[in-house]
Amino acid sequence: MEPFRGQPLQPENHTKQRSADEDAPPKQRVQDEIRRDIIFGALPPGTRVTETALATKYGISRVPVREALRALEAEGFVESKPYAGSTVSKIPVDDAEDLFFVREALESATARRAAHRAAAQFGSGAPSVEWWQARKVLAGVLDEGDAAVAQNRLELLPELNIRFHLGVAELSGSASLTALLRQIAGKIEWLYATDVDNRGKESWSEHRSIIAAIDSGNFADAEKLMANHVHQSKEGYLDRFSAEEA
Amino acid sequence: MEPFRGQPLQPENHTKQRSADEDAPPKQRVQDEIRRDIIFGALPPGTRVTETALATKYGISRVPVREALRALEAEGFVESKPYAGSTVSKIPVDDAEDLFFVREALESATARRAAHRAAAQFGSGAPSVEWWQARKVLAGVLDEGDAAVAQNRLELLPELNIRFHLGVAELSGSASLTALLRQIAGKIEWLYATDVDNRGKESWSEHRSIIAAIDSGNFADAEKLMANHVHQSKEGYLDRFSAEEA
DNA sequence: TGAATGGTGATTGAATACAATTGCCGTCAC
DNA sequence: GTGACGGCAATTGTATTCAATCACCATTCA
Repeated sequence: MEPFRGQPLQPENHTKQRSADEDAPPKQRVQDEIRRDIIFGALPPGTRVTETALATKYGISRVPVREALRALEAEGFVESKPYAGSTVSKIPVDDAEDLFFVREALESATARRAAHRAAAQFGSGAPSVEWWQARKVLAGVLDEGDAAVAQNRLELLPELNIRFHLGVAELSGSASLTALLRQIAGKIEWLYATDVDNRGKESWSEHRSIIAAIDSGNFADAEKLMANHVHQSKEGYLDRFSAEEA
Repeated sequence: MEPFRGQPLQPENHTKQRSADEDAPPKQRVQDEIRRDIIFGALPPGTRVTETALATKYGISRVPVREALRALEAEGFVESKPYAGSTVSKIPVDDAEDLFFVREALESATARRAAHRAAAQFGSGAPSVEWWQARKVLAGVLDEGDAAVAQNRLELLPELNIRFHLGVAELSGSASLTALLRQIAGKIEWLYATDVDNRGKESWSEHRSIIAAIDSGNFADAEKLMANHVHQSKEGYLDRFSAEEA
């Protein structure tokens, strides 16, 4: 359910943000690790993943491994058959177009709502605590991403990208939209990781303008900018993929 | 992951379609049972569900119960905190509007795609086996639903409704859309169950025209009809809910 | 009197042990 | 030579047991 541990509400410990989370619960640890391996290609699609192998690899029992695999199955990263084991899912290039379509619809609505909510926050006296916290986290993500771009560490962008978009969802205040976006966030990151060298920098630069529109309560612009942002990602990905075919 | 057992590919055994699935794997059994209890109100939101209680209730061990709870958590029916247990989620009336919004976007695209695919099936010689099977299942669902309406057994409609819409998704041939729709299908059914007495009959009658548009390959109509269908559901639900408030 | 603190029961998290199912491989009959 | 049948190994599904954590409540001290 929760793709990313770390404390999004306490932005003070930015240093060890993503260094394997030594002390996290075993189940969460293996789940994150396996997902990471899948997203970044260490576990190619079709790979057979057995519980015992993972259990011995991480030095834990099979039970937490099972739960991790089940969670990953719900996220769409692995597929399981009863008594037959689990395999890494086929990378969703075939229905990437669908994924982007849904994402465009989801995120446009999210951005619009976030802008509305931002206007309401500032309109009626002081902003709520939760809104302010979410906004603060988002600011941190933006800074981190800019730093990553400046240092040319593009491998950090996939996760930051997800955190940005989930942050906007938080800002929208809609639990439903956040949950749905979180559902497809994993696969988005999967696609993004294969395309980050191509459009990563340009894509990231668009984020600030989206936030600016949201902050100013300009919901029409926010919706439009977000739609365009996702649309560009889609085009870029599809172009790259069809080019790769040839 | 798979909310509905039963053999959707073998429409011959319609009789015991949903009579608790005696011989199903325990995990699946409790998962379906708990979800059902939540949807139909036997387990009201906020209810605390402990693993031991469920284990003794169903006469099995805690492990399958755990997995069932985790799966239901992924579906959004229960919420869990580490070492603190699980509780039934608040019924998503607050973000019902979001849910319907996303659903409208998803299902419009699904219907459009299904119509496109139907035209392609008939255009190029014989339809594929899988398409034909999916279409056949859908026909069965439509008949079952009509029978349920005729016999005034409206309690059967929530599940049939989900099976109809998932059937259309299957017809669209997009695994991505199907998976996403399946994700929100549970909550949709949850809402639907509270509104079935109000709009169940009328809603069901609209299904045939949608299928007709899909069959004839009229993708514009299919999309429009589906969008309208979902929109009507939304309006009906929101009206009823706001009326209930007063 | 109020708040901090320690203990205790309940509940989940994880590990180990056992049962059930599957797929494969060798063998054998035809 | 080819097909089917039977046994075996590998793997998952389930049960049982133990450890870690948390919430609640009584107690105690300022």
